[in-house]
Amino acid sequence: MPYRVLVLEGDSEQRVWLSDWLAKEFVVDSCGLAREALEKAKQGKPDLLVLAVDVPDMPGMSFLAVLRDTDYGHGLPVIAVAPERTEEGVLRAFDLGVEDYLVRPFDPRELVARCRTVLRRRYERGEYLGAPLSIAGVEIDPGQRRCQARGKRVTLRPREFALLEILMRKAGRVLTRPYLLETVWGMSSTADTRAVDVMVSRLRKALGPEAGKLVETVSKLGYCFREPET
Amino acid sequence: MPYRVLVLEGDSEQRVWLSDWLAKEFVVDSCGLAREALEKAKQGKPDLLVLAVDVPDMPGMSFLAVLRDTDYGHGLPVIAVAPERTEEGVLRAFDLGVEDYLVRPFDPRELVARCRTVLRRRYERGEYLGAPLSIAGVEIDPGQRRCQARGKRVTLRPREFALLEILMRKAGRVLTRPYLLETVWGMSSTADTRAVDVMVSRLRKALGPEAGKLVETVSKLGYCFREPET
DNA sequence: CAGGGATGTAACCGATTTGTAACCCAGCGC
DNA sequence: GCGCTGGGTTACAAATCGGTTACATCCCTG
Repeated sequence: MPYRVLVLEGDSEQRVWLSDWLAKEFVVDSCGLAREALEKAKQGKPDLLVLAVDVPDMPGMSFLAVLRDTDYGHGLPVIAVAPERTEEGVLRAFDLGVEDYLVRPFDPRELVARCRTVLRRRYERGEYLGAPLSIAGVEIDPGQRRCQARGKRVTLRPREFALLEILMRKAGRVLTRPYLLETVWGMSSTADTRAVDVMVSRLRKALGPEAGKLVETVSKLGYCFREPET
Repeated sequence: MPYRVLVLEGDSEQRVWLSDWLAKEFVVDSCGLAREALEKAKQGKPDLLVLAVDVPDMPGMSFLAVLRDTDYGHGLPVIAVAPERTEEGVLRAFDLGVEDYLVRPFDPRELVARCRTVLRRRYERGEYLGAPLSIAGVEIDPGQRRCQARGKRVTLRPREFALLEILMRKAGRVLTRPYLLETVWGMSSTADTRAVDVMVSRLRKALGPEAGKLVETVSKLGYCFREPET
């Protein structure tokens, strides 16, 4: 399941160039304005943001500060691309939690490689698992294996919990059964893909009729934790 | 429906040789001048460009830069063929986003194989996970299985979605019924070609009267998602 | 080794999706 | 006008998909 990368870069030529390179390996969406990027970050659920610090409508670093203030931008890893290296800039960037920092001119393959690294570190070593998370009235705290739905305590069995956690961490995205099998059950699992259905059924029941609806079935594809329409 | 490959090669003997080999597997168009190639790339909507870097009227790499500047040239994958390997040339080529790089002399079957690889990677990667796409007010995000037409949410059934996605990805090009059957329904499908008509009908209905019009019937040929006037 | 919880599997059944056939209209050549 | 072809639309039936339950396992713990 390819990762989704969002590119924010004011210069359209550069934007196309970056996007083309990243598209060789990731699913890429791009835009040239900070406010578009906020919108797309919210709508598109990217896994990573590549941010040029010189964007027309807002300084890159201010943008980052704004992004960090939003709930969806909180956990989003960012790689910054700056026109030059300044002590202050680098410091500021790392302060705001960027994962990596590239200075122009750079080898595009290096960018792709760094994206790969950040994504792997973030999502494949399970490092992002563990932080408490709250979406649409459902809260989980993996550290304590606790879950609440609309304020009420819900007890989940281990597999139900792991399933819910993945669904919530990738909220809005459709996760296929094979993907869920691989991530929740582990690659060595021999379980049938129907096992996922059964577990989803149990999870829904445990969450109750209301919160259970958030776990949406996407016909012929898989499942998705979806917030209600706004 | 076979892939369409455009060959740009200055030397006419070489051009014929390349084209003949590629024609065993693809639909090939070829030309010997950069400006012809730009024209053909625009008109013919090829899926892949095989580019000899030594073209009479323009250095291959400059050509590539120009091509990347055009709207139809961004997404077009390119395989470069160079007379010799120079560090600088290779780097420059990859900078401009070529997918692959071959140095003469080479085995023509290798070229065909690489074309196949690039095309597969580019067009046949995961079925439902492509990047978001927005044309003429219709937006789809395969990763989230969402579709909007003129700002309004549209719910599509799996086949309808897959059909719309192909039509949009190849917007402006006429797709035949057999092609759609093969790509959307899958090779093993036994469905009748009329099934496509019915699905198109359902898709149009779902998109609504206005957006539905974008899916055009091309008599005796097939269907086409009309892109905005250029 | 018994008991209990967790979870995979199989079976059943209702819901959804989709192919087919039938009917209709429009365009066209005679 | 008539017959023919191509395509839109609809209704219906078949196939597929997915929810749920019951039951068999497996793995603990005691």
